[in-house]
Amino acid sequence: MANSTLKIASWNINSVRARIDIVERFLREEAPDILCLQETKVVNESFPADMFDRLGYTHRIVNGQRMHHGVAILSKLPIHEDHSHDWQDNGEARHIGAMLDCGFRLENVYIPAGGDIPDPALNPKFGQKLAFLDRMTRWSETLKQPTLLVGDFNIAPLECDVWSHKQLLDVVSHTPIEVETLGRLQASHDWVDLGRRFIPAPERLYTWWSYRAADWAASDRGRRLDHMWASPEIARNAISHKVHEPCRGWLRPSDHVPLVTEFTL
DNA sequence: ATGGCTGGTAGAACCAGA
Repeated sequence: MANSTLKIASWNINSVRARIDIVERFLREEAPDILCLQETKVVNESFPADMFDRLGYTHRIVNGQRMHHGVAILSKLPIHEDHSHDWQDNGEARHIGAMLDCGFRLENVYIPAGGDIPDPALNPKFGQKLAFLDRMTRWSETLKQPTLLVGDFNIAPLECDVWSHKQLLDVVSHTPIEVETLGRLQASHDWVDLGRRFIPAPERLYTWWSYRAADWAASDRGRRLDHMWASPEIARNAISHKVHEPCRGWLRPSDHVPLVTEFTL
């Protein structure tokens, strides 16, 4: 259909059940056509579907597990051919993908955080994070369909993606090895970083603030961990992109905020 | 002052997040 638009949101919600009320508020205020969630922390049988049904998000695919991780796509529009990759090869629920009627694929991913120590020899989780990215790169370099890749990447690649480049160089999420590994993934499909397409470096842009700050907004020690990457042919159709920073200040917030991109079709 | 908190699950002097 000519001149129609498609609005897609992505949010690491840190438990969809604990935050069902602010998810509803976000959907009512922003009204995306599709919402991708990460860290749903719920098994599929217990996914809180009622609110999404009430608001018209009647199409959904969920890939959850007990306690941790978990991803979901909630949609007002039909979604098809759902599938999940296990890029860590350990059974964790960190990806779900779908085909949209407009002709492109939507891939929703929760890349591992990687633990505390940025050394695979001392910290297996860090090695698993790098291996996850390498497997994604193998997948990405053979991609043929136009694709939108969204989610919590758990890496802040640019200096202006963190509150202090110098102080975070040895902190997992901003180490040179992670940035290089993520760079290979980005190069493997010429992925367009929509965040930086619309808010170019060196402007400050964060999507996550620690719960531990006494005043997250005053200290503003944020990181840009969440991303939306588009195939070049899809990126050309992106007309707006927002990071919903005020959501960090809502009652009982997630430590991440939602990203929203609007496309013309 | 980058863990100062948070959620899930158990019922913990826990685990994981990033």
